[in-house]
Amino acid sequence: MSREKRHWLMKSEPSVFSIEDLRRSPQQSAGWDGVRNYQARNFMKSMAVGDEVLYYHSNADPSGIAGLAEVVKTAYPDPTQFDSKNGHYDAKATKGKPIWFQVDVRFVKAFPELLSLEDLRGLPALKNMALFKYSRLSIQPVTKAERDIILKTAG
DNA sequence: GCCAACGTTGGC
DNA sequence: GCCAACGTTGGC
Repeated sequence: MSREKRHWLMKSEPSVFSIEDLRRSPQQSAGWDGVRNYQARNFMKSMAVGDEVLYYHSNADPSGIAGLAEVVKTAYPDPTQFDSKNGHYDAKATKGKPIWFQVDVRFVKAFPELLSLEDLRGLPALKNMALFKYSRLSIQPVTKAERDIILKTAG
């Protein structure tokens, strides 16, 4: 009972956690913690193991898609919401009623060269990408067609 | 570092 | 339920 693999774009500031940080992590995987936006959280909750993730470096020089990852664990409570010493602490969350969730992702590959935001804007087939319309949304779905163009262009 | 866009909070 | 104030994201 498996569904078609879905494609997502997930943003991370490379100065905080880059695709190379993910590559160097144990089992080359890590929990995607710190998401504090309901729409982004809901997208994470709909992810399945095996879904593909376009790893986007935001607030970078330049920003753009750095490579690929995959979902290896479906959504579970983000532990940082319970930790009062953590910057992502949320006093309204309890273990019984968690508010924020994360998935685990594993490194798949880094592109030979980053596909910059400028590159992406230059591809007519991508003109309707959520990335441009909802530019502040840190997790968003990507269509199969968009994903195929991106992988082909990235080489 | 600036600031536009936009999500969240809280007073009323 | 409105909306002003405030906080965050993220490109530049």
